[in-house]
Amino acid sequence: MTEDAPQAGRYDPAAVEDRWYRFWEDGGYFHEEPDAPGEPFSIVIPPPNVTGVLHMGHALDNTFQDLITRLRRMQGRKVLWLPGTDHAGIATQNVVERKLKKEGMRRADLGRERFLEKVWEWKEEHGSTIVRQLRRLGASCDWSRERFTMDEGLSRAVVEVFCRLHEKGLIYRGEYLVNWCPRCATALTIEEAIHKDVAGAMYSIRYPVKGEPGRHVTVATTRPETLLGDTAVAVHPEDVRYRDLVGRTVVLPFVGREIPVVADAFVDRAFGTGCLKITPGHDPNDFELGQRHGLARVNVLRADGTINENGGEFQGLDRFEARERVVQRLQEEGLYAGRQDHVHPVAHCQRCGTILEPWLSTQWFVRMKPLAGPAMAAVREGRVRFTPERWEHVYFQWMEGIRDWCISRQLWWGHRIPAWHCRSHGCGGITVARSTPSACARCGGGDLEQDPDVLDTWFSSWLWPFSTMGWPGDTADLRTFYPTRTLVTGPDIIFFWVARMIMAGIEFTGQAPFDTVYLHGMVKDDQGRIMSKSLGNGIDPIEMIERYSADALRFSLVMLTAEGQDARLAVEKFEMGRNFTNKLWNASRFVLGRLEGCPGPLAAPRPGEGLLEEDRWILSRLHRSVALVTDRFERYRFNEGLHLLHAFVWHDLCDWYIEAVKPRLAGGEPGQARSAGATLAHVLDVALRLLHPVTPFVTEEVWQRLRPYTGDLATALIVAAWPRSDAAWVDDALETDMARVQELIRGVRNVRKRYELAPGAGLDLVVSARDAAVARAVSARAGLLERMAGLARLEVGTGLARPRASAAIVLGDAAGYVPLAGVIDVAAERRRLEARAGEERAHRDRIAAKLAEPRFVERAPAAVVERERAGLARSEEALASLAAAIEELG
RNA sequence: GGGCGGAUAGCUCAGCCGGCCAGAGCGCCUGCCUUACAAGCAGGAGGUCCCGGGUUCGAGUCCCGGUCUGCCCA
Repeated sequence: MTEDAPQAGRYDPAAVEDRWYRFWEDGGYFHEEPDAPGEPFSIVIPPPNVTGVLHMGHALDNTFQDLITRLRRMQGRKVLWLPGTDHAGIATQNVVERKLKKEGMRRADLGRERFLEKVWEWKEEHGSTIVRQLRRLGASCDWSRERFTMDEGLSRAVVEVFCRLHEKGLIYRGEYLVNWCPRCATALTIEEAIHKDVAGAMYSIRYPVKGEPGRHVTVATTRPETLLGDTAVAVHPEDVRYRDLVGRTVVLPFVGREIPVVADAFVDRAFGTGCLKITPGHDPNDFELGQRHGLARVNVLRADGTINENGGEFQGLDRFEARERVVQRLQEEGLYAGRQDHVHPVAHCQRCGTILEPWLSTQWFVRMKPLAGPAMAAVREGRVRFTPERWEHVYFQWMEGIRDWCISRQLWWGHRIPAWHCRSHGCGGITVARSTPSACARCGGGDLEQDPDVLDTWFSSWLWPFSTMGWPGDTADLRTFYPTRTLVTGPDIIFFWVARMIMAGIEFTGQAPFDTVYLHGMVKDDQGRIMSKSLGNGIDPIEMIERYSADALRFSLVMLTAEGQDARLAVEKFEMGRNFTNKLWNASRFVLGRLEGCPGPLAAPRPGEGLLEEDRWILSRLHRSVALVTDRFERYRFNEGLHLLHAFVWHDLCDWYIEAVKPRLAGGEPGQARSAGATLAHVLDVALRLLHPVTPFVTEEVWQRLRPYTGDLATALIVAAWPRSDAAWVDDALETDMARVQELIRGVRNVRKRYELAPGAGLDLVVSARDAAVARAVSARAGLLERMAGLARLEVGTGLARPRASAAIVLGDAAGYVPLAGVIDVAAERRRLEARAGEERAHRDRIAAKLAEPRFVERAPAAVVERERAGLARSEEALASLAAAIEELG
């Protein structure tokens, strides 16, 4: 490798990542035609907001999607990962409005059309930020199919769906209490209302009873200002304290309205005074109670949160000013009965954090119950599976209590509701149509005006898996790639998105839109708090890419996130990925350096073709890893799979195999050098394939350099074949033999360290094996043992005596002795051996006790009993060796 | 109030169907710039698997009851 980074030995990702991404994208590797061969495998991206910038949650979500996508592509599937963005009604409108504000304008100044032009301009200019950032992450999306929820095609799907639901009678319009954001000036769904505990107060207020001067009822409320809209006071029907009041009237302060006292079992007698003020226009419970009792609804707020004309002397005040002012005036009137501190949940706007108001207004709704039934059945019957499974409960719980969906938003940016109001006098007809109607459906009049509202952004997102593929048209993409297979997202949008997509998929296409929902954890900071802009505790993934590389970011995220568990991150965590990619880079440099000048492609190693023990060992480890890693990845246990890969590459390959073959490559016998080279090339090639879904860039870079030696016909790793595990290579006995030698090497190194002998000092080692087979297995690896343990002399046999004044390495079926005449500290060595013997005895006794228990031998599976017996034998031998060693110390 | 997670080494966390003396990364201690890699190599220390019961031949793992902690829903 000649063009290494300035500092040899350091991987320089910046030079590599952009280049390979362009290569893949320009080379069409992310794109598949519907009629291409192979079984389809498709994923749709959870579309990020156009206003968005990539945060760590996106990085995690898209890393998993890319991992799955690349895995399936290598497995020969016809893969589509469909990307795109979401128009994000409120968020985007807010962004553009803020920009206008800086220019001294409001959207009303521009008018609807010009404002929308501005939003589109903004979108064209800034909307691609996150899309560019996804490329930097390495996302192998098919950008030629990129979609936006406001595209013409998707908009057609939205209109079609609205009309179909309307035709089925599932859409209605009416006056209801909605969650209203006074700042955004729009209705929201209950899911967009975030409940947070707020330190407030419980105020007690006296209402004079009509016709009984001096008598009052006392009500308690956290919101005194709403008394302006009270239309009743309620008590529990069995509450003896107030029985005589039911049916009487009380007089509302300030407004003077006379309101009835009603009896309703909803009232909690034990709470407060047991008298409840009823404000059907401003409280959801009161709204329902009002319906039961036929109470009037009085709205006292304007859309901006100030008191309206129904508020009498308080008209024009902001709702919070009005609260203080009402309390003050109650005191003056002698109707105030005190306050107590009270912490209670208050709904806030998901987008802007403003405290929401339950507010009476006319909105459009979708009846959800009829859609929920089949969607629940799909999950119940296993046609859609959640991973981890526990989220199914959350899904069912929400679906069972599903409420009608308020889909209208008082915004300009979004899909305009395809409904037209008749302006003919007295008609009031509403015409819902796929295209602008020429006549009112009720009166035939031609004076129509389209409803000013737009649809909830999720009303387009819930169609995403099929609207992006051309629905309602009948397209090749739809026929090939729908339904998709796996949906990867966070559990926070099960309600908003996942459940609604399942409902829409079944309702409009007859099929659930995916068969698996993989829900990963949420990204937290090092103190376990969700990363958020307001806390300022976010870690910018792009910054991590710049500092450590996209591969490092991806590697660390996958490594740290167990299935469905939240990930606690800190900047230093990404060093893990950086270190690993660097290790892989350096191992590759070594391999490529040794292959240099090697003629032609090297055939992959075949059994029996001049392979040495160590070659067969690494191949056994390799094939074992292929099977395990494939299994873990396919079962969404990504971190387990990656841990296995990490251990294989770092420990088996780098620490042992590469070290083992160095002398062969450095100038050994040519045939042996060649077999070592071929094995190295093959093992590295397979490891790169396995790692590619996680760290696509560094693996592609190395693989391309390795290709001349492996002779692979694929043009790029991204489309190279996923490895297959061949069980014929997996050899347990061989691995056991190797493990024994590794133990001996570690043992000798440990002796060297304990006696502070020079690293280079050659030591003698006598290995006394249990039997001839074990002795042969050690002898077969004598070279490795001598070199890696730094031995001057090695003697292997059975029943060999322990040399005088030597340190002992006690294994189950062999013992190693390192003579240390003149160096050994007999007392220290005895202490060490006795401690070791103590542990070994405890272990032996545990097993012996178990085996002495007849019920264990009877009831435990034979394999377990057998394992215990073998363990006992090993332990007994070790104890005997230890006893002998101690004895011989004198 | 209901539901769901989590509690295992100094830190962050793995540990699937119960079965070999409980693991990883980071950090810590010791020694090494050994020609792929100091972002590294080699050796090492470090654990009441939250507590209390139970089931089982056998429990970090299953069941019951607590404690602490986080999230979702009302």
